[in-house]
Amino acid sequence: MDVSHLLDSLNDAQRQAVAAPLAPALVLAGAGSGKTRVLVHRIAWLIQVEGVSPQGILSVTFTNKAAAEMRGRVEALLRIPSASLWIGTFHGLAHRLLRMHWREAALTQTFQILDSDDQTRIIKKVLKALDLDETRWVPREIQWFINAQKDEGLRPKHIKDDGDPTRRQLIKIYQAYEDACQRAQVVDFAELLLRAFEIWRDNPSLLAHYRNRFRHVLVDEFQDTNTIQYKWLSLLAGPDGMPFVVGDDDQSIYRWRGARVENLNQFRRDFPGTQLFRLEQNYRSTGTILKAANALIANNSGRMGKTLWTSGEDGEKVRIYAAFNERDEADFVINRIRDWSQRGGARREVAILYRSNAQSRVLEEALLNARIPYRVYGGLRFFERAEIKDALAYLRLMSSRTDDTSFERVVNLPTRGIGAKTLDTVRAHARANGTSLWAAAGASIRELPQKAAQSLNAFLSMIEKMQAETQSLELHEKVDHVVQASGLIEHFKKEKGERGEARIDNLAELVSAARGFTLEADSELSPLDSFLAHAVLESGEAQGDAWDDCVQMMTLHSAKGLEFPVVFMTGMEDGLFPHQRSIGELASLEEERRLCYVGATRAMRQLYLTYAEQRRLHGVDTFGQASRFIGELPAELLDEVRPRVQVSRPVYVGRKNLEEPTPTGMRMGSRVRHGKFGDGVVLNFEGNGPHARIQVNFERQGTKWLMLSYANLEVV
DNA sequence: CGTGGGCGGATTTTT
DNA sequence: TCCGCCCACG
Repeated sequence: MDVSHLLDSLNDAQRQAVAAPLAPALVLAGAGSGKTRVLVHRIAWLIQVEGVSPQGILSVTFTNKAAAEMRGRVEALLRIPSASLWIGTFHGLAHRLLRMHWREAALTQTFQILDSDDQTRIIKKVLKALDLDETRWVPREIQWFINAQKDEGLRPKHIKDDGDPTRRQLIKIYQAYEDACQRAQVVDFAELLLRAFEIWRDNPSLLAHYRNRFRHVLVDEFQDTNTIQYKWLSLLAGPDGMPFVVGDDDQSIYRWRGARVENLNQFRRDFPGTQLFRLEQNYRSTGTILKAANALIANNSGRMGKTLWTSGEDGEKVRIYAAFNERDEADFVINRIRDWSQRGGARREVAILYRSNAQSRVLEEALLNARIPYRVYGGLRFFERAEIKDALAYLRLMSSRTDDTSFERVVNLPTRGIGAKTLDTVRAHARANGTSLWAAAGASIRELPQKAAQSLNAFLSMIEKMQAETQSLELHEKVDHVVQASGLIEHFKKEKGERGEARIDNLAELVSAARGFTLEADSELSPLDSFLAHAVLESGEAQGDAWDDCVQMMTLHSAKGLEFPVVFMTGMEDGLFPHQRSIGELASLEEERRLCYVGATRAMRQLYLTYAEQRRLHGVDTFGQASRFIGELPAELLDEVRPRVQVSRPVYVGRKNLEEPTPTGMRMGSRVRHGKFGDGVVLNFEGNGPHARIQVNFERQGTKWLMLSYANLEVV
């Protein structure tokens, strides 16, 4: 068979990976080196050359977007419908398994999925039930703890408290949370993975079935896998498996949420004879950008090693701009965007990246002022909006009466006279009898005062009635009916201002989302249940006109996987990026460096790094120094735009730059040197004459107040 | 039951 | 500075 179409368009390294023998393979794929291409072609290779049946292939990604892209490209290349392949996210695939094997998973068929917001609510409820103080036991921290345990594959019974009472309490809360979820038949994101793992681990015949079926497992972004994902994969592959995994240790930026970059090495140990491929030729960026990125990442330890190169031009130098403050920084960015537009560039080709979301505001204001359209990525997504979740809660309750979270959410929304007191009775009843709130509500009617009983009864029968009335309706008609009959529309109409209108628009949008929803072919679920799962698992891109010609704004994290002709990395100051909280520990500092590497390698033609010497942060002015990452870039690749003479010049961190000291030239923001504490930046003055004190933020020692007359500072 | 003011906290994010 | 959350009041 002629397979040239699978290999012709590939470079040598890519070709070797695609056509690798059937054995475990690890592809180290640098940024912009065509890793998705390799994955897609490998799938085609397996089917067309190795004769593997499409049903035998499982391809896993992290995001729905990546899964969709993979699916699209496989279809385009193979010219067959991709429905017979299992392509999906870890969570999506785990969910699919649990739906098929809900009995083995000890679930009811109508179990529902929790998003993290729902999860917080349940935790708060559990804390209340345990009579714990929320200031001592912070729900968000508990949530973090529970998810971290699940990500590691640990159930409460597996965790040792080591005699630590705090830990013991956490474990107790975890257990109580588990019980609450099981009672309500709801499953959080981490639980999807853990339970999918457990049903395989505990059912040898089931595992054997899937091992036999999915002989070919492919994984994208392997460096982002956490422990349970890795365990799930290795269990499926088995000792004789031949997973094909693609990843880049230099782009591992999710350690903080459980990703284990060590899984790359673990993989090589667990699958002896793993073939290793390196994709180092980059098709995205100029030579200069790649050299800068390579130099930066070379400062990290323990890398698997990889150097990006391009056959293309060196291109322009990396531009560094030292702004006076954050407004100046924004102005600079805007001027450069104007230049780009004037030369015929599209706005959508420009990305402004920042470390944390809070930084976007100043930039947005400036863009607004300059009348440059922009789009901010990240933020509330469609299915996460409160009004959408309200409507979904009604639908979920119709589908699963045990879903306590949904019950609590809408039992009194819009208000229908079911107050805290009534609910307390119901909750107590539920707890005493170990039933759902729904069941408890029905059972506690007799104990309630007449008025409350009436209201509660009305609610129960409304749900029953809605279900009966919509039974034979199409999905979107169902949704429409519920939105109306629940009183939500009326309720939001009363809300003043544009806010209420926007909510009603969103509810209308939900109806059309339901209309446009297509059921997966082999789904075992009813259209409604399928839609509900879809709403949680694929909560939808932030609404926005993706195709308008907008400047793209996002955090460095969300830029991963994307590329832009022009990239601005803003806020390149120590303390901001690398973030203050990551500076102390080597491992987290190195993760910040990888994040910087990810940011830089997004740029195709022009890369700008900007920082502000003075920045208003949380309402206070701070004086920062250029990010150490700028100092790690080779000077010959940089072009310093409009260097400022009067203020600091800390561009090349670590470079000795001795000038004649000018003791009188000190002011806020000046760079100074102390005989013992080293270099720093002046933050503040206090008093005068012999009592004058000066506050200096030293690079190594942190912030200190010094007596000006003794400090013997020299201006650098 | 709904709202306004006071208070504390303020990476990064997907599912 | 600003946002979100909690509690106290109408």
